[in-house]
Amino acid sequence: MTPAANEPDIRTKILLAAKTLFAKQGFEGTTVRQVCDAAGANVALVSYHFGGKDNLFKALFDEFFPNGDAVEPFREQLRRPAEGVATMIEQTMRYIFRDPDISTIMEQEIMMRSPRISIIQELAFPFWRILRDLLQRGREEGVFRFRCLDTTLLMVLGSMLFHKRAYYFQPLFLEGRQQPDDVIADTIRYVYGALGAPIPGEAAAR
Amino acid sequence: MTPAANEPDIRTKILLAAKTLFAKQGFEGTTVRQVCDAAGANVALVSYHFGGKDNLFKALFDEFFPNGDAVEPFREQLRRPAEGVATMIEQTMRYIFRDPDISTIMEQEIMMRSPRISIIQELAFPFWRILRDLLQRGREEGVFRFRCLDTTLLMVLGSMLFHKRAYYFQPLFLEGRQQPDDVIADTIRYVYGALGAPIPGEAAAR
DNA sequence: GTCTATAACACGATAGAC
DNA sequence: GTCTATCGTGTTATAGAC
Repeated sequence: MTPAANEPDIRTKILLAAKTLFAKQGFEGTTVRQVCDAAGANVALVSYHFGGKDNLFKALFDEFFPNGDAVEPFREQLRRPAEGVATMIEQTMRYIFRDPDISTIMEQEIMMRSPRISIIQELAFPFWRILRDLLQRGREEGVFRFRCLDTTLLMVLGSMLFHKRAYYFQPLFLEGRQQPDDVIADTIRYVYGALGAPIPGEAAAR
Repeated sequence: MTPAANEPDIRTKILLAAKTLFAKQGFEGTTVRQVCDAAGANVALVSYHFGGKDNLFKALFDEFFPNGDAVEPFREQLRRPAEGVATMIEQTMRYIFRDPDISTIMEQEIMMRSPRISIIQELAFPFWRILRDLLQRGREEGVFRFRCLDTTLLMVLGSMLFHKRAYYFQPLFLEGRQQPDDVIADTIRYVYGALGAPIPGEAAAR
């Protein structure tokens, strides 16, 4: 009650603090106390509002992970493989640049083979299934060239998701920090080159 | 004393158990007790032989991570970018397929932003520096085509290292399990396509 | 809804016997 | 070198007061 101006309620504050801290330290590396301290909440409130640390994790994804109709505005481009793959790369990377924490947590949980991956698979697979089908149809239509669909799907995902490790490879870099738009453009070029396809909106039509 | 036949000594047994368990559950997700149970050793021996859990981690890499002269047999190929990048991809992936645990642990630590990454950087960077320099020289010599060296290095690494997540994406796969040699060949084709370079030992010369 | 206080347990490390 | 027993700390979860 009396929701003080724009102040989010304590439940939301806990979720936001958990998002930040899990991304920074991992789920297991973060204690309920740390989350509550950061949220300015009492330790007992995680149990009260979510029913324990594990359910807090679940609630985090229910709250912040984009649902299926995030791709609705791009329905048209996603019908044709030649544009669709570029659209998937662009929109996915834009989402990650905009709010990196959720995808960081997902990658951590995957690498840790955590018991929580099924939660993640259920939410993420609908998107990757779109990408997979675009690759497959693109090959059938002669737009893309590759031998193995599964291996290629992994490499395309690797090409676009490995940027999360930039902080680690930093000491190896020779150029300055890159702008998100440039990284996205470079990624689309890279992947389309790898698939043996012309870059959409270039050369041919202009 | 009396090193019973081919039985490794207890120190080595602890290291091997740690390698397996850290890869499966992460460093923080694995307890010293679990490691010692798996090694058939007493809990106190980690402190005695290594001086604590953190030093066990360090010892693990001193013992199992390949040192600089692992690339010595390939000195000749590594002089020319057009062959060198393929050699780096092939040898790195062969190592990972042969003994995946160490590289799994490395990727986990990187994703977790653990305080142990400096140990890993020190060991891994010499290899990635070779790859980076090959990409740079390849571009100068007109063999490779790309805009940003740093972004490209990340994408090449992503293309070859993302396979570790195959278990997670399994439910999305349409084809059966791929042979390591096929995956390596596909990766080299993919990367060379992305770099706008002809695949080494194909078309032109045959 | 929110708090304090505490239960119940697991962790890494080690002292000291053998 | 290897063991047992234990210390000190930190964890999640919750009972019960407000």
